[in-house]
Parts: sequence; C-alpha cells; structure tokens
Amino acid sequence: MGTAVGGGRSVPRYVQIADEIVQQIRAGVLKPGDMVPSESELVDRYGVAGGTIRKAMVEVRASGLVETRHGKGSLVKARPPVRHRSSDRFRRSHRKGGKAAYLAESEQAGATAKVSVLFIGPADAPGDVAERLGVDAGDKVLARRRLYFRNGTPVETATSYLPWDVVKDIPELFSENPGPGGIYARLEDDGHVFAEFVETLQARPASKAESSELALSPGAPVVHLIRDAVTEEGRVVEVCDTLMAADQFVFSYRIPAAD
Amino acid sequence: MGTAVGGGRSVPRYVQIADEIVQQIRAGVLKPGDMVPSESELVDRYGVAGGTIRKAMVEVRASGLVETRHGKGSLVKARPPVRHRSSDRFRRSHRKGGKAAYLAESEQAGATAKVSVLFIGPADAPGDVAERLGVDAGDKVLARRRLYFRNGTPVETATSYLPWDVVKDIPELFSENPGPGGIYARLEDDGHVFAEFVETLQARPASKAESSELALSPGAPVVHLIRDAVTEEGRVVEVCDTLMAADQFVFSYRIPAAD
DNA sequence: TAGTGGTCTAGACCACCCC
DNA sequence: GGGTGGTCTAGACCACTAA
Repeated sequence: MGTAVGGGRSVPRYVQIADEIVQQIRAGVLKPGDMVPSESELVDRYGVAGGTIRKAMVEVRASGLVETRHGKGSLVKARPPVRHRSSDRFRRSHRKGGKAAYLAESEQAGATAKVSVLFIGPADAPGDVAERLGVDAGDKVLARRRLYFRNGTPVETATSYLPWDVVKDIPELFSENPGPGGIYARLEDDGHVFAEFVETLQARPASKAESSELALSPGAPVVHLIRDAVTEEGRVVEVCDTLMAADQFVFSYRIPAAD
Repeated sequence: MGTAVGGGRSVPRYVQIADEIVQQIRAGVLKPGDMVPSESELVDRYGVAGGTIRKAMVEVRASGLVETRHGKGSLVKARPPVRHRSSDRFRRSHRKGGKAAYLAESEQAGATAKVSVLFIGPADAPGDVAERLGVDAGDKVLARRRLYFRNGTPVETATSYLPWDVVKDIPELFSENPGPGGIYARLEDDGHVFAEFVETLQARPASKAESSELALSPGAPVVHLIRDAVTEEGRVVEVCDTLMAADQFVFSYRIPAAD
C-alpha cells in the first residue's frame, strides 16, 4: 500500500513528467515514428507509481503529438501537415479546373487524399436541415454522405442534403462521381447560380461514437461545420453538415470590409 | 489494498457512472445551480473506489455541463447561451453606431458583458505576428491585451498588435477606451481604410495555463483565432490574436460566390 | 507467451473552502 | 475543524498485440 508522499508540490509530478516527454518530442529527442518508452519503463525511470505515469501520458496524448494503441504502446505521430481550409476554395475558377475543392487542396498540400462514399439516396430531412433548406421536417431530400481520408486516416465526415425538386432532374447528383467541378458545378449547370455560402462552425469534444469514426482519442476536439449554399434567388439548395478532426484543419476566411 | 475486480467489462464502470450523471443533468434531475453529490458520497452510492469516481467526474467535466472548484464541489452550470460570432460584425455601420463589436453582440444576446484591460503598451512583436504585420521580429509594436467576461466568467482573451508607426500619432489607441466604434474606427479616422479582414481559426485542447485563465476544465477545447486587418493599400495594420472557450461561441462566415 | 496499455482498489496525505 | 477535491502509492486483474 502506498506510503503516500502526498500531492503537496505546487506543480504536480505528473504534469512535470508529461512536460518532459512533450519537450523531448518537440526537441527531436523522440522523432516521429519512434515509440515512447513503455509505461513500466517510465515508472522505473522516474521512480513513481504506475498511476502517476498513466496520468502523465493522458496529458501527453492531449498534446496531440502521440498516438497510443492498446497492446502496443505510444507512437510519436508524424506531425501531419494540417489542411488549410480556405474560403477561397469555392471560387468558380477552381471548379472550372475540373477538380472538387478537397482534391485541389490536398494536392496542394502534397498529401494523399481519398473519399469513400457511404451513402447516396433519398432521406428524411432532419429538423435543423429542413429549416435551413426551407422545407418541412421529414420531407424527402437527397443525402450524400461521405468519409474523407488523408494519408490513410479518416479526418472528416460530410453529409450534403439537397431538396428533392432541385436534384430530381440532375442524374449526376445521384452518382458517386458527379463529374468535373463536383456537385456545385452540376447545380450551376442546371441554373442554380450561387450568390454566397454561409458556414457555421462550432468546436466541441468528440462523442464516443464520433471519436471512433474519426479514429481520435476520446474527448479530442472536433469541429462541426454546417454550410448553406445560397443561390442568387436567395434559395438554399444545399446544406452540408461536416464533422472534422480539429487537429487536422486550419480554417481561414476573408471578410470584406463592408459598410 | 484492492481486491481488484478488474476492468473486464466491455464498457468501463467509470464511463457508465459518468453517463448516468450526465443523463441526470440533461434530464433535469440535477438542475443548473445544483451541486453534484460529492465524490465520497458517489463512492458510497455506486460502491466503487474513489479513483473510479474520480475518472468518472473527469468525463463529466469534459461534457462541459459542470464546473468543479477545489474545496467546494461540482456545480451544474447554467447552460450559457452561446455567443454567435458573425462575420457581419465588422460592418462600418455597426461601428458608426458607436459600439464595439463585442458589446453589440452581447446586448443582442441579452448577456452581461465586461472587458478587463490587462495591458496596453509597447511590446516586441512575436515572430508570427511580425510576419503578418510585415515588420521584423522583435520590432516595437503596440500591444493591447484584454480579457472578455460574459455573465461573470472569462470566455476570451484577445491581444491586438499594431505597428508603431501606425499608432504613434493616434493617442486614443493608447487608452483603455479608444472611443466610439473602437480601435478600427480610430484607424479609419486616421486614413487607414480597411479592405478586408482575414480570420484564421484552429481548435485544440486548452493547455493547463489557458484552461486556468479561461476557467475551463483542463483539456476542454479552445478556439485560437487570428485576424489580420488589411487596408485598401494592402497593408496589415492590426493583428488580433484571440483565444476563446470553444463551448461559448458559434462562428459564422458569409463567403461570396466569387469567380 | 511476454509485454503493453486500461481498469480498479484501498488507503494516505495535501490544499482549498467555509463555518 | 470538517468537508471537498487533487495527488500519489502499490498492487491486482484484464484486454490487446506481436513474436
């Protein structure tokens, strides 16, 4: 049983240890791809109890520099170049180039990107989505749900909702690959000219289900982004509901200095 | 010493307990303002060891529904109405109304707002800020650091950096209250007409220091926002570095559908 | 099968808060 | 002083992973 030295120090031992490990990573003593010493080895090295090392490793994980897997150990992550998600990516000139926004951005960053389509088909509009689309809750809409990978790991899930009367005559929207420029190009081909996009973001800790879908440590932050695509007639013809691993993205927006 | 029942259950006991407590809050059994039962009481109620309750409470805190203070206990938080931080708040017409952006938004939301100025004065430009301002790292700039409160709790720290040659002839910028419309109005009065603002956001877990400054549970997500204020001459005359409690804000941006 | 992380116990001491 | 949360111990058992 513990002789309990007590927690009297101003800065707790487990924080000190966590900081030391994080510093070793930042300083390059532990390089990406290296394994962090096992917990029992750290117990010996620091001369503390297992629980203390355990708490320290929780802190280290929270720094996002390390990935822990159960029977294996903790791996120093290759600092993934974050994807810069700029508001400029909706420019028509990017679409005319034939690429969807995500592909252009990924190539720019020199990363391997993959999209896996999880579902395309009719669905009942969820309440908040229906409100944004200006239809009744439960009305039939087209849902397009997909999972984005980056360098092999899932980083983002996205579901687009489109009113049925908008999509029913555009067969490409029911296809996994809607063609050059993506679904926005098809919508503009069909006469739905966009005036603006409105993005709403909120960051919060991932739920258990979300953290497993995005392969995150439980409680790691995610960004919930909802985008309304508004046409020149003022109609919202698409709502895109997106969940992203927060450590994988930087968002940037240009705001004109309007009167 | 423990007879160690072991952690064999598929869903750990501490998660079960945490979920139960969270459900009690969501269902209104525990109302805002109530105290969560003390840890020792929970130990008796659930018949588990203190450490298990402790881990459960860490989970509960991560939900953001509860605020724990050392010698007191855990208080069920009044679900604060989030502040909607819209990109429209930089419109000149809002400034002409005489109010700074944050005040207008807070009043709109019916919340009490307070700003505490922590520092105004010359400072050496940090590297990344210097780069954005187009000056050398370490050059003298004006720093304005402030802490924003909402209903009595700190929700945001912000530091503005302005090049010295821009501010040296605008005495109001050295004052705690720069007058109607805030510092942007003073800058435009002085001939620095804004063309656009560029905001860059990233969400991540709070560090220990940050979580104490913003009265957050350690590891709760924060949003790091950096804004460049760009004039019509293309010069960045202000960089504002902001750290926000993620659960207190929703961000929204309008993106014109440009060519 | 050996090693690793994950869960749990029972008990100690400390620091903070309020009466 | 009595209660509350925060840190720490020493040891047990379990689940996952890889040789």
